Amino acid sequence: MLIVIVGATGTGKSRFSLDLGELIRSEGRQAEIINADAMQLYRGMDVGTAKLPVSERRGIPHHLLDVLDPRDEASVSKYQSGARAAICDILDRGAVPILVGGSGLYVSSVVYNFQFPATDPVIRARLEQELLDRGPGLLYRDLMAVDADAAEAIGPHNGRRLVRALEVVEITGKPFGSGLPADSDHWMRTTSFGLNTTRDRLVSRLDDRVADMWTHGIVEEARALEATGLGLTASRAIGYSQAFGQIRAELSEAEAIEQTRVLTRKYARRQVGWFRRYPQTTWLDSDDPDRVAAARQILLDHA
RNA sequence: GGCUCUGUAGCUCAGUUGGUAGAGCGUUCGACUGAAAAUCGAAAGGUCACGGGAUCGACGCCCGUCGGAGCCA
Repeated sequence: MLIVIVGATGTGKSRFSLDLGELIRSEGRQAEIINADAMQLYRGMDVGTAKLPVSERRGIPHHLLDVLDPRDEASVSKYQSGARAAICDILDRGAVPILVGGSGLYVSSVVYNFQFPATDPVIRARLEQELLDRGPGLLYRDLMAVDADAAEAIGPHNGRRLVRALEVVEITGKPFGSGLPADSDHWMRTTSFGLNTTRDRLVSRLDDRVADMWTHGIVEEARALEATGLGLTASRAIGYSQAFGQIRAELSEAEAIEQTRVLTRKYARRQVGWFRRYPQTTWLDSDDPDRVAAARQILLDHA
């Protein structure tokens, strides 16, 4: 069985996963953690992603951290197969896999039977150029002609998703589909936990966390990343993008911090929204001291 | 003390010759299938500082009060 821990950034997923891992170990089995956080895949992006240092992992093996060079583009599809391989491996060793992360699409890609159609760099590049030249409205019309459901679901302004839908239709010759499947089948038996707090508590925690990123050296880390170069995905990471602005003197430190706070709050909201629809998830309060005991009971019931 | 400018949504501000208000950001909600810390949609917020006056009718004009900013003494 797979254990999944989700929740917005700053709700204490990492700590909770370690607590749960120790609990499992104390009962005679080994637990291993699989990261489901897109930005924590990147090497050298530590303070801005709140990546757990090895010294704080309490001896619990972690997978899929630091597996990408910041110059590489992340890919959900590759992540999906990598994470699933790691999970199967852990189960083969008789250990308990715990998938922990805040990237909704990444978690869903592993937990549910998502099947990603292929991508084609040539077609993609052509469509992206068309988006620049002709604007999203005309791509929307194109998509309307070949896949009205998808066009309607995506809308005439969302250039990025219009490009992908057109790409998929062109590659597969089949409709892209109008959205996530309503009845998503689980990939394997799963027990999932979500961590929650009130918005007020979360916001103040996130504000503090962003301030800590600056005192703990995100700017220095960003400078090092810039020296080696980095790709589109990594360069847009919240906090790093603002640190780059500060390095280039486009933002003052106070502005960089404030902008990062705003983006972090928005991001956290999207995460809450994404995970809110997960069915059969047990929601635990981040600050509840008994949350590990509560989780243990659920796991026993599901065993 | 005198002169000038100013007070409109949580914030920064628009508001054409008077016909009871808009934007951006924030907030809340939603979508999301190979970049997802991405990309996009929707909604809720305002006795237009306060009091009076002229007008059929005032955020807009006149008078006063209170609060900001600047300049001159």
